[in-house]
Amino acid sequence: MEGVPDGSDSDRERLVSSLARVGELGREDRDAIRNLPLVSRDLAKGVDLVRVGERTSQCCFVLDGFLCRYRMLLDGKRQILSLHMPGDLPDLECIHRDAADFSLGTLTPSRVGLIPHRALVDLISANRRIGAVLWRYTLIETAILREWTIGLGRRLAFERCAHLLCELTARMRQAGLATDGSYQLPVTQTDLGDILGLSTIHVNRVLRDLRMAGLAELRGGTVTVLDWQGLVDTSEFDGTYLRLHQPTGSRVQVPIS
Amino acid sequence: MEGVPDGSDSDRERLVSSLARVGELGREDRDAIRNLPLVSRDLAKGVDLVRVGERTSQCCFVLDGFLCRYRMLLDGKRQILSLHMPGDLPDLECIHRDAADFSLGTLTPSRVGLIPHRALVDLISANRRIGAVLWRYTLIETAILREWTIGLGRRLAFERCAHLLCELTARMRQAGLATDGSYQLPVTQTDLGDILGLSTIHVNRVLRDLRMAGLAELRGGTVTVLDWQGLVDTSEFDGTYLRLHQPTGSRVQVPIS
DNA sequence: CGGGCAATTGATTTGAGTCAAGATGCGTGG
DNA sequence: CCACGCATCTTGACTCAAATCAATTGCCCG
Repeated sequence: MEGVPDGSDSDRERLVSSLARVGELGREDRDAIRNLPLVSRDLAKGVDLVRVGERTSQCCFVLDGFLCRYRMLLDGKRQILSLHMPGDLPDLECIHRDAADFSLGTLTPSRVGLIPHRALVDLISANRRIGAVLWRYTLIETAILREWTIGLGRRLAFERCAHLLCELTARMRQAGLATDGSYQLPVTQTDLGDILGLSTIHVNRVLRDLRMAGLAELRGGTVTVLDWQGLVDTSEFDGTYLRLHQPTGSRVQVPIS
Repeated sequence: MEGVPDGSDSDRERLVSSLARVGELGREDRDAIRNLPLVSRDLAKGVDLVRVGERTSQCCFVLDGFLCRYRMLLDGKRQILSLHMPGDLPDLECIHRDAADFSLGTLTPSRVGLIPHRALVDLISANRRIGAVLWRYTLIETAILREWTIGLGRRLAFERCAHLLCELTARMRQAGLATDGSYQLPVTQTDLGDILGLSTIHVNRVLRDLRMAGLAELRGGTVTVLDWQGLVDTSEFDGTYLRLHQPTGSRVQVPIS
């Protein structure tokens, strides 16, 4: 996790493959993406990249670590609005904004690549297909947010937490960060509470219950899925929302083992 | 609310002005929007235009009435994910989807204009500015969803309900459907519960409390804002999220009286 | 006039928050 | 190498916001 002044080729390649997951890209499209200016930067835990009300001039591409969008209320309560892992573009939509209505910060030490808005806007103008892919990217994020909203409104803590674990497992596998049902998720129970709309203490109990039920385990920053089908059933998880298009020949769900 | 076989000129004009609220449009842009094929249709209350998993071939533009996106859970619980009033494009993002991850239905008798996806996709390809405006449109909807998410996760029922009333008041005024602090909102308390993640009974009590507190009143399908500043204060409402751009010379908030 | 949906109110239950107190682990500095 | 301090995790006891259960009222419409 050393500082690299400007993005390496492998960083650019990850951006290409992240976007290729969202829509079909031709050779020229890939090259155009590879040519985007990208400066990599190391960030400590708890650092904000965007703050409510601010205007930014560059977008961030996650290379390592976990970030989240969030909002604080006046009484100190925090609601996390999205969770971002390597391969994500957490503030893409800021190219269309005067002032952010959320903050974006790191939950763990992270490495990000920064891309100037200008370069993205130009690329979108020049390349209709990439424009559509980026639009779709923002729509997938909205679909994820919708699932969180449904959970917060209508699911019990246990199911809600199971659903989040399903989603994260599917996303981590998609991103190539989990090959079996086990992966790193080095966030605190307080962070999880702020995602799930629960108190830290209740998150702790729910995680214990999930472990007792033999569904999943989160210990020392590692998630272990013990019973994928059980998790899916208790949370009514259907991973379709994580993709807008089925790439030819692939099936919807991301099954385990 | 009579059936009109194909959209009248005034219907098209409303589409133009809805989109003009999102971003700057030139004369040719407006004309291109006016030339979109638009068929108007009357719908009864409780009719679905889109159902989870379905693929649609046209987008809907609300001309009259209220619609919502929602999802049902297996145990019969419903979460409403957005509320749409005349001037809204509730399923615009479906042009990018194989299968909807939400249903879209009417909450009241409604009139909508239907526009084929094909026509929209062609328009977006042909006109970059309109493409950007439509993308932005979807981002504003996401910003609204984020506010709902924050409320569901971290606000008490009373504040959450006050926040919704602030938002709806601002949106209705923006849409020209409320000139003072009073407007039609002919939805049931059960619908409100499914928006706010509350039981019908609790919605009833919260509305009573808002009335007792002298903040707002909802009776017979009419909202009356009694104390705008009070509502804003109790719900920490900041209407910035309802616009991505400040049209030159306009101020953020939508004040009352 | 009666049926049905929506709104209302009271009594009771419950899921989750809050308060309080340890336990566990870990990085830093002496 | 150990001790201290801090953050995180864990568990138990109690409280509270909101759900559920039960009943009543009001209202629109055929």
